[in-house]
Amino acid sequence: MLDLKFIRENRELVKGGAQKKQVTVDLDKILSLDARRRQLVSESDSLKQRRNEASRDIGQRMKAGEDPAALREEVRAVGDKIKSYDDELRQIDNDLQSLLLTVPNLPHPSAPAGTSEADNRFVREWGVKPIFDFTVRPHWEIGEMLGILDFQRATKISGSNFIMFKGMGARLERALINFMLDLHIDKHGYTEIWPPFMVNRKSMTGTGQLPKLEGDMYLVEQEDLFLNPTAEVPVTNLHQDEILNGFDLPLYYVAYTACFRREAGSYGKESRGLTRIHQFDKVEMVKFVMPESSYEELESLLANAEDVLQRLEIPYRIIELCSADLSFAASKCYDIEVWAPGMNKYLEVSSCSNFEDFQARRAGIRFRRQARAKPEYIHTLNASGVALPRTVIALLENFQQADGSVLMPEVLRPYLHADVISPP
RNA sequence: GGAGAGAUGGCCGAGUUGGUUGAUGGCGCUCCGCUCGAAACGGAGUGUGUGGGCUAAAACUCGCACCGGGGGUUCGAAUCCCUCUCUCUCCGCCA
Repeated sequence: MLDLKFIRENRELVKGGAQKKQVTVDLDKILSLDARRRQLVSESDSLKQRRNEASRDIGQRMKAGEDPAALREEVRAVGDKIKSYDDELRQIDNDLQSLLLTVPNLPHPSAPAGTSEADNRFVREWGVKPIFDFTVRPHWEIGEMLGILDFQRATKISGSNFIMFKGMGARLERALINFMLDLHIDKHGYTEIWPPFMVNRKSMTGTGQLPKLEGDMYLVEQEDLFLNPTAEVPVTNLHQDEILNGFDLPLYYVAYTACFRREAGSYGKESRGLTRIHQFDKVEMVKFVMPESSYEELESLLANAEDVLQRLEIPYRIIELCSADLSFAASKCYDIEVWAPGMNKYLEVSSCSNFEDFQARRAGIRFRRQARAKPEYIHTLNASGVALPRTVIALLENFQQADGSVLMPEVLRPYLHADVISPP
């Protein structure tokens, strides 16, 4: 959420920012509601002042044995007036709040301008794409040949676009989760969190999934709880409505969670295999930092995510999202995409974003620099470190051998108790 | 799921026959004094949000609101009523 005062004073900037993100917002409505709101607050407050003074007066006179009936009548009329102001005020506050929740964060000036995905900027790549002297297979064929993926049974149990790992596949999933968590905890200084997998509406609004993306999420109606779409939600909201101590910053958290997304309307070729599924595993990093250091922190966050792939020896590239491709809440975002030779394409496994104070303002996350200093909004960042299914795709497709087996990278072998996954 | 108790400032904890209570007190924290220094002791200060004034911006200043959230009664509510959420205790159920 943007600061209302900021919108008032930077109307054109906010308008331009929304345009760059290709989001339409009704700034005129917001500003006129804001003007009316301030007028009402001012009028209501001065009436309340009068009422407070008069009530005190009444109290004193009653103590003195008088019956100030006339004054009481007069104040009653003032009270009625206050009520009508406050009723309107309440309505305006509600409207204003809902409108404010639809204003996107401004893209950072360094984010490339653009109108579509095609305008994203290539940043760098790492690793060497493998060359094969046999016919390359996509991961769904490899996985079924190895007996580690069972799409049909997953569909039977739950429905389309659910997956099931079996045997070494399940162990690989577990190994990856542990490897990533251990790396971020031991080498990158993150604190592990194991959060709830269901989150309430307030938390979903705090990080910006609501109100815009409600249709993409699973809602348990009976409880009005959402299935966690990404650990970003529970972990960022961990400090919801708190004032943190500046001396404790920055805070680095890492969490594994299963993630649930409806992915409505995305069935078909694009979602074959493990590419796009309703339930997937992900290790997520979240940072709470001082405003002045958030762009530095974004780079190190990106490096932490890259480290996962480098240690797994998976070739990848980094893309910086153009304004139109930036998410609603982000100021700046890098995507990391792994190379999937069996599918002959790159697949996104991580988005590293700086939200500046956008989520902090929605979720009420502040900090104090000094003991007595005024609270300021913190900056939040997050990055997948990284999403599992597409990492599995990359492992299976990049490291496949002619005989159908898949060689595992060194770092996973202790977790797997094996060097290679072979057909049964 | 059933019965009961509770939710007050960073923390603990007063205050419910409605009336200068933003709220006694203690702890913590900040500053000053004492000290070679520290402890102890003495003194002062210490919430957030919001609207206006002043300002380059602050500081400052005048209001308003906030005692879990929302609504109501009243001239006036932390105190009374309704409702929601959460916590605790007991019973039931259960991995």
